[in-house]
Amino acid sequence: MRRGAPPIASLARDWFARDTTTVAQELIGCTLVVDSGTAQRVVARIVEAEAYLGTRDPASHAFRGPTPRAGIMFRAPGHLYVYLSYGMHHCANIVTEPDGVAGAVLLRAASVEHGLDVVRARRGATMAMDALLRGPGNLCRGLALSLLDNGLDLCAAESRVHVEPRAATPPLSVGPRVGITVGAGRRLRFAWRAHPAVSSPSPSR
DNA sequence: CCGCCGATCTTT
DNA sequence: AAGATCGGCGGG
Repeated sequence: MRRGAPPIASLARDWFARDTTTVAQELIGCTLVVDSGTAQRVVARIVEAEAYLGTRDPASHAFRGPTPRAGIMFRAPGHLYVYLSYGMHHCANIVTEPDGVAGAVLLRAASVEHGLDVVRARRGATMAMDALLRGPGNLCRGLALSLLDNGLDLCAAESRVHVEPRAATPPLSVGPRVGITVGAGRRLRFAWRAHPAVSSPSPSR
């Protein structure tokens, strides 16, 4: 952690050990803090997320049980589940529900609050600020999250990734999840209403 | 603005 | 063979 950095008021494990849909909604507006080695810290506001409901959700990686890849979704809440998408992009989830019950929230977009220079170095110096962490693959690239971070405990003090609670409840929009064929129809995508960093298509209500 | 397509590799 | 993606390209 960076010297002189403010203390982290991380969300407790019990906060994540709840209904996945609830956690997904309440993560909107929360703050993601990612430390990367040489005194580099990025702080970003979560503006879009999706709920994946484990064994009762055919779109979830946990639908077929605790496979090697998705097994972490069955274990302790408050951990990071990172996987490789389409062979080239990383996607980051936060594990939810009590230990033994599968669930996770996919982080789909965030808005940079601090560390803009660091994120631009990873994503491109000329990229529009609102696009830097827009989309799950772009979010991981901008925050330097990779398979190396799979299994990180967000509730542990020594972790390089933390989530801090939101100060106020932002206006929400809801819509169907993006990029899936099975299990579509369910409205498990949540976003900060009209926030410019939310990915397209824009969720409706 | 929209739709299509290829890249690239893990999982099924 | 499909997939919790992305950026580029061509057409309207």
